Amino acid sequence: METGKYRSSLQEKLARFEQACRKAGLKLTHQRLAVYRELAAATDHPSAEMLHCRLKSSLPTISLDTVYRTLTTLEQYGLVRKVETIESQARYEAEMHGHHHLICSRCKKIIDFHWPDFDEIPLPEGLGDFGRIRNRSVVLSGICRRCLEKKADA
Amino acid sequence: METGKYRSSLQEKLARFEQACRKAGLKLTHQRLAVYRELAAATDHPSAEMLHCRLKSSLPTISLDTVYRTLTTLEQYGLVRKVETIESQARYEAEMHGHHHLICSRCKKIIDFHWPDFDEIPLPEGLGDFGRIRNRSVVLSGICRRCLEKKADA
DNA sequence: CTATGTGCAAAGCGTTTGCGACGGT
DNA sequence: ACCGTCGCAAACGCTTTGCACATAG
Repeated sequence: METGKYRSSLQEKLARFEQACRKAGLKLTHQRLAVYRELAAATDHPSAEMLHCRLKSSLPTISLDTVYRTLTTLEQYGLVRKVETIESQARYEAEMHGHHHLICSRCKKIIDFHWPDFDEIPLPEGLGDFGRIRNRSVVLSGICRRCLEKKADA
Repeated sequence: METGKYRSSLQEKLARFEQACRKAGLKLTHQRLAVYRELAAATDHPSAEMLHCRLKSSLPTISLDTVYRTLTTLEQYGLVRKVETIESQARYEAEMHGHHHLICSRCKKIIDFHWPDFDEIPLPEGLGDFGRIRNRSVVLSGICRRCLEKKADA
């Protein structure tokens, strides 16, 4: 997944993050920054546990609870997004722009993709009665190449 | 939500269900039939607990575990579908044809809708590299009218 | 009759919370 | 110095599992 183009740079994200925290009155703790940086740098939609695991090497005292709490907090402030999944473990991402997800039903890998053609088509009529629609996202599911190959082994 | 048209009749579904069970070597127990019938009759994507609650009146001895187990089994055989949600509680549906979901982020109500224009547009290029794509579904989220009105109270 | 499915109770897992200590601002 | 945040451990809610009994085929 290339940087640039759609994804903004890590520096930009961090800068925006710091600004947003200040504006929201959230303290800029080492832990929060670390959690955010790790998530912003990741492209694999890590879970709280995955993030905690990665963070321990650079910040050995950070606790899993803090990661949970931080993610929950950041999500409330719209700085981070929970990915729609039917898994028991929630998965997160720092990319907030409109994009969609392709999930391998076997290994649960999540791939981001953009789909401008979809973003443009109007919603079906009649949905306006529902109320206010905020977000539209596509979830594709299937089996990734790697898993298809593994299946051959079995 | 009208019966007919898109949704097939309850009888049809039940008939197909019995056939599928037989083919799969699944025993047709009262409980399984009841769980399936209740789910097929529902339009609100109930959770396991909701289903259990409704079933108790007609089948007072059925246990919550059985509902869980049945739903898991049926899902494995493709007779029932788990709805993509970020909630902690899984939600189910018996409708297996292509349709999409609109979720109220406040009250968690799920609305089905059809969107032929979407179903027709081709997937973005480059996704073919992923592997095999089985399912494409749209998840819209927003706030339903009822919740918007309630907000006025607060 | 035999293999599967059920009910019960207890464990499992991801996540949240209460509390005292710590550290930004 | 103060309030927000952290780490720890214990609680929580949804779901799964082990075991003995019941039941469909």
